[in-house]
Amino acid sequence: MLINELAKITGISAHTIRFYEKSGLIEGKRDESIKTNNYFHYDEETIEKLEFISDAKSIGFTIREIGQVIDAWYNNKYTKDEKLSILDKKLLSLEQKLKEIKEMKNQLEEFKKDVVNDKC
Amino acid sequence: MLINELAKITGISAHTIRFYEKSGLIEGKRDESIKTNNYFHYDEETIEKLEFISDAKSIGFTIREIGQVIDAWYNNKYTKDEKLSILDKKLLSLEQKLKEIKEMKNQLEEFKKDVVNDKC
DNA sequence: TACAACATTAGAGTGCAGTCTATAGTTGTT
DNA sequence: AACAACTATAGACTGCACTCTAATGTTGTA
Repeated sequence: MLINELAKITGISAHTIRFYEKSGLIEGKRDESIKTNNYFHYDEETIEKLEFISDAKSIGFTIREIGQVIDAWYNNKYTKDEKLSILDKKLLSLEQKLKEIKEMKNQLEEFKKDVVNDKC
Repeated sequence: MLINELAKITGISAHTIRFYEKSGLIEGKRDESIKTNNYFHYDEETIEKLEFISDAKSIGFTIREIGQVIDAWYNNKYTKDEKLSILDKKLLSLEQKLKEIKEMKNQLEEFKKDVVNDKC
C-alpha cells in the first residue's frame, strides 16, 4: 500500500510517517519494476510497527528507544543476548514508571482528601 | 533561602528554577526591607513544590498540567469543586497511563518469549 | 488533454522544556 | 580596595518530535 492508505489505517499523518521513515523506525520498499516513480510501498508489518510506535510514544518512550526495540524485534541487527538485554532494560523502566505513577496516584488521593475536608 | 541553596537541596539547577518561576510553578518572595538588591527568597513550601514537579515531570505531566495541580493545591485560585475536578482528571489520566504501561509490559514479555525460543 | 489527487525531497517553522550566554549589579572575604 | 562568588534579566540556543511549505513529478478520471 502507498503512504496515504497507511496513514488512513493507522491514523498517523503521511508527514509523520515520512518522519518515522527518515528516523529509521519503519521502512517502505520501492518497486524496482516501476521506473516512472519511486513511491514507497508499505506492508502489514508496517501497520503493526506504527501501532507499536503509537503505544510506546504514549507511555513516554523516545523515538530512539522505540527504534531500538523495533530493531530488536524485526531486524537481525542484534544477537539474541543483545535483544534480551534491550528488552530487559525496557521492562525495568516500565516497572519504574509503574511505581512512580502509583506513588503519584497516592499523593493526589491524599491531596483530594485534604480538599474534601477543607484543609487547604 | 536564596536560589543556589534551593538548587543544592532539590538538585534542580538555578537556571531551571528560574524557568519554573517564569512559568508560574513556584514563587519566590522579595524582601521589601532590603533596598540594595531584589533577590528572590524561597521557603520550605517551594522545596515541596519542586519535588512534586520532579515527580510529576518524570511520569509525563507537562508544565501546564503541573501548574494546574499546584494551583489547585496551594492557591485559592479555584473553588473546591474546581479543585476536585482538576484532581479527578489527573487521577483518571494516571489510571489510563497505568493501563497502557501494563499492556506494553505484556507485549514486551510476549516478545521476550519469542526471542528466547528463537522465533524471531 | 485537462486537472485533481496523489507522490517525492529539502528544508523551514512550531511548541515544549529546558540550558546557556551576556551583561550588569551585589555581597562577603582578604 | 580588590576580587571571588553570588544574584537578576533578556534573549539566544538546543534537542525532540513533529508539522508544514515549496517545488516538482506521477497517476487516475472526466
